[in-house]
Amino acid sequence: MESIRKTKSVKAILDFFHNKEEAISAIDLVEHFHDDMNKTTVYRILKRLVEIGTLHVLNGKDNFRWYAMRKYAPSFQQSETHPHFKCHDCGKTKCLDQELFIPPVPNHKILSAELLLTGQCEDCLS
Amino acid sequence: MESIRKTKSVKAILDFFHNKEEAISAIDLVEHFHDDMNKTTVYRILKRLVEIGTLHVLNGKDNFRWYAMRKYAPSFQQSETHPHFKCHDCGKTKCLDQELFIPPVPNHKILSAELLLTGQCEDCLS
DNA sequence: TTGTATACGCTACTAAGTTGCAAATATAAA
DNA sequence: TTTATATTTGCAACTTAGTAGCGTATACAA
Repeated sequence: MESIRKTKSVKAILDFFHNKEEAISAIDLVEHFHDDMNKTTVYRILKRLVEIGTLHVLNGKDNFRWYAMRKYAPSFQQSETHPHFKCHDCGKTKCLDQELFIPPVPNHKILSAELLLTGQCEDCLS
Repeated sequence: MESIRKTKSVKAILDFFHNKEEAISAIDLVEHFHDDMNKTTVYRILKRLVEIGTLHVLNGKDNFRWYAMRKYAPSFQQSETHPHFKCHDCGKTKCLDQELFIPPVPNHKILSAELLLTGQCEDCLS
């Protein structure tokens, strides 16, 4: 597992993700760091953080890429298959803790799974 | 449920989807019908066919939109939750028949689910 | 302190998907 | 069948997420 340089920009992005459960879209990050770094830099840092396993990507229904902290070490391959939940009301996308039950498919070899749930999160259920 | 006009272009696209199990990306359709209709027309017809429930959309890992025939009547809401399978080798994306088991999430109301599996399909497993 | 591989900003580019509008056509009514 | 009109189409221009090239800056190891 190669590493990346801890530049000011990398630290800023990591800090932004720190302790955040929810996923953040690349666009939102570009917007958020508009005054601090170039959008090309944001995209490149995200790409690197995914490569070294710090973040993972998911494709939202909006067809944008969303990024979130990996909760488990990258060696735990099953963490690739945890479900994501997007709330209709507040718009937040979170990574859910629970493991995903993958239904076996006859004559198919399943290598990865991505589950995107939508609905209402606990904060918006009241 | 409103209906749409059966124009030459609509018929051509429906004919192309007919009896196809696999999903087709908008780009592929634009390419395929390059000589027959404008790309704007392709996108608009796809949008209409989704609206009336003939097709459904899924977002691939490539971040493109993929379209496939609905196997069940649109009133069967559970057909929204059937899994899709994309083969690493041949690149085809298919809709799987089996229903999806959605793990209950405490304090969350789940309204829809989208599961994308990747791996090797039966044709490429040999 | 210094050398260099890595990372950065900037600008220009690519390409998926959309929009506005005038012309064409499917379909329902006469 | 003809006519009226709401729907659909083609075209061209636009929007915007994400990428590429390249010269400069900087993290980090020697």
